[in-house]
Amino acid sequence: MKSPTLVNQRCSIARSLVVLGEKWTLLVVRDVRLGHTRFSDIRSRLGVAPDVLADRLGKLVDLGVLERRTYREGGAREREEYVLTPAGEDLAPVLAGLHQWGTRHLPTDLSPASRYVEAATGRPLHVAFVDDDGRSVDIAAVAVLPSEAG
Amino acid sequence: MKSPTLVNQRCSIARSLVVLGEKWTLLVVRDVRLGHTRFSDIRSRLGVAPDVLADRLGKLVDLGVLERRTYREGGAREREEYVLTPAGEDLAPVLAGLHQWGTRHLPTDLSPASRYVEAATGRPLHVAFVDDDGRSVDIAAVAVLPSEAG
DNA sequence: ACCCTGGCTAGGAAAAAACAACTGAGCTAT
DNA sequence: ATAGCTCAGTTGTTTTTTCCTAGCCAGGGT
Repeated sequence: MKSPTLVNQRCSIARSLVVLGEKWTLLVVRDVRLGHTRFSDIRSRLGVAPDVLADRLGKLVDLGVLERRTYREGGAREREEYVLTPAGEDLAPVLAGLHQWGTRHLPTDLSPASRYVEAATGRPLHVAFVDDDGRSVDIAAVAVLPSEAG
Repeated sequence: MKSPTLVNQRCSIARSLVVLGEKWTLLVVRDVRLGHTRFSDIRSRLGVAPDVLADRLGKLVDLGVLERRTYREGGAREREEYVLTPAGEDLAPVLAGLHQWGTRHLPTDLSPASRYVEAATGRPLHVAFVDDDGRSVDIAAVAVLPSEAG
């Protein structure tokens, strides 16, 4: 937990990070987004301890980011899987933002693991600020305004 | 540290989170972005332990997100302050993405602490996927393609 | 010379994560 | 039927990280 004092802070970045900022959490969301929906699949991909993974999945379900679903494939027994809710899908810009930043500023010898494209056309996409007309705005032109005390 | 095994992973989200994913780190960047550039200022705002803050600031400087700068105001002695580098400015979409997600999905009784606007016009901005022509694309139309093994 | 303030460092306690072993349910092969 | 296998965790212990309090040091000011 980030700190009890942050839970009900006015800053929504702080509120988001209370859960999303815990170790492994965003990587779990990334894996589910890539279609790795089962406990042992995520566990073996990340190398995370099972108790920690159980904790994170539980918190993500409580938070409404993931939904736990039982499924049965072939004649096998029931299994659990975790799928993104709409709130989980809404994390895509955050993940893509981290992806974009890491690609630019943390170079590596390895080739990139994935890239974001428009599904219909395959055209590359990136994350940016846009105005209400859907036109992108340069980062240098962005300001953060503190609101009045409420 | 997230885990030594993640440091050189192909996934740039994982690489970004090795440093940015540590507790307090993104909140420190947020504060610096808001103009809180001095050690004790950040410390008192966040309530973070001084050894942890010194560690995070040092890592952010090593990473090239912050730059440490000495300044002198009035007749006072030299002080240190931390300012964003261009790489730090590039984190704006990540922070704004967390802000946007928290505002939407973690409602609170408190009024929002801040909002993102276009500096010149004051028009509200949000974070979204855009194509190379600078036009926003709906989240539902975004796909993540795994690259070929490299 | 002594005090104050800002930017840390040091030491021990508490919390979190890692590691490892085990449970339990249900299918499957002997 | 029972013994084994896989998945999805739980339980218990060790190690790492963070938290909390205290204090250090440098450079002015008084």
